[in-house]
Amino acid sequence: MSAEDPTLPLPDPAPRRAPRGRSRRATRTVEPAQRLPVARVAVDVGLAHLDRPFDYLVPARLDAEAVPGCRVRVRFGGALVDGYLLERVEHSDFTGRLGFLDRVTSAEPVLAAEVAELARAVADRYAGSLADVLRLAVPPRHARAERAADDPVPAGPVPPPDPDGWRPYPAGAAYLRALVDGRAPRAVFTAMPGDDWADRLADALTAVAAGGRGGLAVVPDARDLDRLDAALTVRLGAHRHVAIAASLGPEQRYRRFLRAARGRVPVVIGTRAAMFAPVPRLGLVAIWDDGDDLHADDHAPYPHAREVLLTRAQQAGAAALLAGYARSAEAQLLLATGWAKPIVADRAALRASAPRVVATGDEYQLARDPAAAAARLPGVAVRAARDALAADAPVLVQVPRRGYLPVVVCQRCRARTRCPRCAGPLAVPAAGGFPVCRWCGHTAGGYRCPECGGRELRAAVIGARRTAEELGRAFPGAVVRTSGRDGVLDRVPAEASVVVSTPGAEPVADGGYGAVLLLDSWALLTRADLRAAEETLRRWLAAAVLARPGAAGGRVVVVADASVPVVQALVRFDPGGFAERELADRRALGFPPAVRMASLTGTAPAIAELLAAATLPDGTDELGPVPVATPRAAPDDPERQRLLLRVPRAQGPALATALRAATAVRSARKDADPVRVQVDPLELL
DNA sequence: TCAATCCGTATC
DNA sequence: ATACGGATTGAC
Repeated sequence: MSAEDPTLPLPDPAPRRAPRGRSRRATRTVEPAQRLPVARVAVDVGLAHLDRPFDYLVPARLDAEAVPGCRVRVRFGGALVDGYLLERVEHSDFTGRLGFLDRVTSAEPVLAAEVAELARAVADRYAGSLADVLRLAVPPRHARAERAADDPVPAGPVPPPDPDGWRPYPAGAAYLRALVDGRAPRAVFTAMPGDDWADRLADALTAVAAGGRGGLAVVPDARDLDRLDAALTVRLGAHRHVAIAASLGPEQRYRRFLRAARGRVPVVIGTRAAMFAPVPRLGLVAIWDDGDDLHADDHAPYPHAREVLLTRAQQAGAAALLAGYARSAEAQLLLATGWAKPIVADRAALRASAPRVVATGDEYQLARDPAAAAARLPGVAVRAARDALAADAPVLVQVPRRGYLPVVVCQRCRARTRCPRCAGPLAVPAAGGFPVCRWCGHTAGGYRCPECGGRELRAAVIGARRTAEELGRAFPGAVVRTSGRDGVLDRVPAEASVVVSTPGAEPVADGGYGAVLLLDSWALLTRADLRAAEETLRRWLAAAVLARPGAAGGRVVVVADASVPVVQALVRFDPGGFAERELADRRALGFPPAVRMASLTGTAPAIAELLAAATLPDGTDELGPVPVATPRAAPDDPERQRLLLRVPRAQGPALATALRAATAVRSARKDADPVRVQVDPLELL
């Protein structure tokens, strides 16, 4: 085709300029806004090397709508892309020629300055891009929700909460007072058995609202959210808080997000979808059960709600509350560094409310009670359950879900195997042979158990199949209910019944359970996860706290070896002591959170290329790469590998910066072969 | 010597 | 993605 082709409607003598002609003309006729004519825009493109603001001119006609935090559309490179207007400024440092904003999608300021700053920090910490984080932070726009009228806003001040529920916790009342007074206390709160956590969290949120500030709380799942919602409604009524969850439809989700963004409610609660929610005059961030892995987002860059909220507290000068019946190693680290203070029940109150916990070996009543044997219930457990049923109290039976990964344990003492080189877990290849480290690939020939010196290894038993019918036969005449994946029960009445539940689905019993049985502990304890012990105690405690006090007959029976530290922690009801020990162990072994880790997943050449482009901090430990199992590997798919990087905590930011820079180099070069970068990967197999 | 085309790179 | 600039190539 030639330019002289008469069929082409291109009379322009300079065809090279034709594509620019429209904006060129616009430049001449469109006037920039008089005041603050430059808009700094975060464009929604996923490329790492474009992860910075770009400057545009605001046309005078868009002056009023182009407010900081609004959604805009701009010409970027060839295409029109979405973006957020970060700020309006007088001058641009850009030496080239500025383009104009194409349009303001909506004048609604959906990206508060506080949230933009938070999102930037989270992107930096996780070696991800701002655009990726903003996709998590701001829900998709829904025009109808934007037009809809706001719900009523109740007038008048919020009265401070009744501190009575905090009486067992010596530091509790002072914490609430500090929240009312506008201070920023930071605490790790360990709730005691029998206490209702939702009431305590609602107290704290009410306190901060009473002081004229906003509060934000994140819980693991929808059921927890309902409980917190109910506790808040009792204290604040129905219109001073919103609950945000990803499971809401797009319209409801955006509507509630807008209520928060418009400053109509002082309190926002939600699942992790709410961790970036805008809260006016943020005074408190709270998280319930931070050890639950539902708090880790599954979209890049995979931020964890605890880390996001702590960053937020730091940046906003807000109070922080990490609450749980258990205590994570990360929470313990905050106490160890003095960043947060503990709020725990005094020993007397704890003794009065805790059930009696006994550990029992897995010897069964074989001859006398075949039904109990079929259900693999030890005699102690059967007696505790029958006593409870006789007292017309419900019995809770916690059984692990099936499907945990098999790991290799010592045949003699059942201790988990540890790689002699990097202390990672060992696995036996499907083809057989020597065990191989799942982290660094080291082949551990001639393995000796570090606990007992044993040389024989065995694959650990995976969550045994157990059915409600089996338990039903063991307790003839009792009603047997189940609560789990399909069909979660919320509450059960105070009457004789057996409730079989998987971890996380335990119903609350009116008046408490007479007995709680924790079965198949090996399936939990031998999980191929360095957090297996912490996770086990977290799940056991979640069930055990639902039992009646020991003085009222409450019994917890855990089928496990009483000499194992995690079992002792349960028997003594001592999550704090366990967390201290766990953190010490992780320091000794070089595990998170004592160190910072990052995983790189991709093909071997892509990983090598990323590493070559990265200037890693001095002393970075490289573990691997090792092949990683892909769930559905196509036949022509190149094998994926995983490399772990380990640095001291202080080098964490430097590691993230280095990985981000290396990703930027790769994305600028258009290296298609992707490498997934995950900082603090949850699964360290 | 000029213009059409290719390739690498920046994208306000 | 796509538009631009500089390098490259090929025809006169």
